[in-house]
Amino acid sequence: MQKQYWLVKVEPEDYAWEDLVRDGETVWSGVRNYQARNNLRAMKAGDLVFFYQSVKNPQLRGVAKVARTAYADPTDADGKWSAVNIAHVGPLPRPVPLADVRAEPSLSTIALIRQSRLSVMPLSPEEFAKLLDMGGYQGPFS
DNA sequence: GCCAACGTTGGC
DNA sequence: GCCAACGTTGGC
Repeated sequence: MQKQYWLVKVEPEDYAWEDLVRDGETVWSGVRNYQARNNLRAMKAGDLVFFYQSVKNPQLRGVAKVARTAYADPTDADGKWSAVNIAHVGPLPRPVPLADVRAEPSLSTIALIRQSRLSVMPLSPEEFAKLLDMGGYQGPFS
């Protein structure tokens, strides 16, 4: 199975990149949008995930990976929503501001720009590679 | 703090 | 099923 690539957004006041660095792995819960939920459910273990910091100084911060595939969101009593686990992989040496993503012609079709309110979205391999390059990330990926 | 985009709710 | 009202997200 080909590896898939994703991007997740969170406000630093809710959960910051530094929190993921500290925790190593965390429960990605609280998503309450059907499209985002469907994306969570499509994640496979080992898929790589960009961590995007929204609202306050919006920028890409680092790389994570799917550590546990979708299960019932523990914060949802109705069992309607899903959560996954996300594990820390590594920081971007140069965090990529949203303005830089917006200014990059080859990223004009990225969901981060076209669907600004979606909080869990897929990235193409090309988009993922371009963002890694802009962030100066050299790996490793495990 | 403002406001555009957009998802959800509920009356009809 | 339509659509107006409303609430939320998130950039600026």
